[in-house]
Amino acid sequence: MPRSGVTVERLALAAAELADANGLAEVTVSAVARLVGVRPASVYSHLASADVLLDQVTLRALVELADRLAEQLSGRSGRDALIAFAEVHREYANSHPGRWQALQRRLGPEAAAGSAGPRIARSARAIMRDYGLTPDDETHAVRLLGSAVSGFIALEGGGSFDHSTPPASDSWVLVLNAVDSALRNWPTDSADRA
Amino acid sequence: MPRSGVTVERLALAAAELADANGLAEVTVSAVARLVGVRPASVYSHLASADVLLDQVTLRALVELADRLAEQLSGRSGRDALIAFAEVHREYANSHPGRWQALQRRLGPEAAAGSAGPRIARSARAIMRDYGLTPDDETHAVRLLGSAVSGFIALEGGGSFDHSTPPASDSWVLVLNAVDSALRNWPTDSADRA
DNA sequence: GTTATAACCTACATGCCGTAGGTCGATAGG
DNA sequence: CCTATCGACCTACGGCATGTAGGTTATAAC
Repeated sequence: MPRSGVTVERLALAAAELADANGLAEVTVSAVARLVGVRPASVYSHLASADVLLDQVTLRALVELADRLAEQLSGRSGRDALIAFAEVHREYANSHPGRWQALQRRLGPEAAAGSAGPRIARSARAIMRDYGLTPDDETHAVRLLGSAVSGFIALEGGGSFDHSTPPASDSWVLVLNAVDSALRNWPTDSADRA
Repeated sequence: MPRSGVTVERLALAAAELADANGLAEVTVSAVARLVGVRPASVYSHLASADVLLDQVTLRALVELADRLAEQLSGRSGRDALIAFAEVHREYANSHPGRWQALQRRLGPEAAAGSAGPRIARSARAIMRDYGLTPDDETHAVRLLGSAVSGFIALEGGGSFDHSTPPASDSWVLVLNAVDSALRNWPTDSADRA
């Protein structure tokens, strides 16, 4: 059935590369069509809308991130695993800025459910097993780690650290140590949590 | 000279309200012109471009945030100040989602320098004085706090916490406690920081 | 070969940004 | 009071993006 071989796969890949090269805002149906060598209208034979095109970038990024996490976390535990988790995120954001931007998009419920997002969440939760927390505290801990990591990456990428003196990477190390330390000394007494 | 009373001020306010009501993506020159009762072309008598219009929203948000911080931080210190800093951010993000989105935009160097951003940075740094850190460590601490707060708010607003059981607000308390605890037990020995 | 399907096309409606150039009201100086 | 100026506002337009309608053609199945 195909005539020139344009597939959703190729469109999504072109969109992801365009995003990394020029920023997510430049990912348009027109630009992707140009890149693939097809008229904009033809793209709609494969994708319902421009929004779905961006969703494809997000979904790809989720899979890539989940894969890298699975690879780097295998065989690591505790603090090593925590640091690997964070490094994978930061490295991915720096080497694929457009895809990282796409990860900040909100997916619809159906798309989110079928995505690699839950796989990432499971990776994060697995790290917490070594810290000996209750199930609820594991959730809190995942949220703490996620907040610190994604917040740091967002601020660093936004240039917030560019005009103060210690290099951002120094702070990165300290932030991760602080999170690890918080998990090792997690408050068990309810009075400590007030 | 004015004929119907459109000013940069009114345009910026309309843009900010549109952002909070419909999201930052709906803030266009056309929409703001409609809201103010003027043709799109007339907006360009007051603002150079659509980008500058969005900058106005960002600048307004920075001022509002800096004002709220100054108000809530006065008279507080240590842990109280840290929690107030975080609460002001979270409350602002929840009550003004479009303005909060605008805060994630990157301003040009000239606009950034003249903004209320440095005022916010000074507020954050002032909190750290009570923790007895070196100047460099104060910077690291500001970055830790900023990462945790902005990361948590981003994930919460993005719905990342919607499908796990403990309420996000519970995690919020624990995250802030973890940051406070990290600052109180800040590593002074260089060996602890490896 | 004939036929169905789907990939691709042209053409177009709509909506945004931004520019060019004209109109008209408010104000200042004579 | 009268006029010149300035700038706020306008209409008209070009460019580019999204998305739809409807036609054409390559491929695959029979």
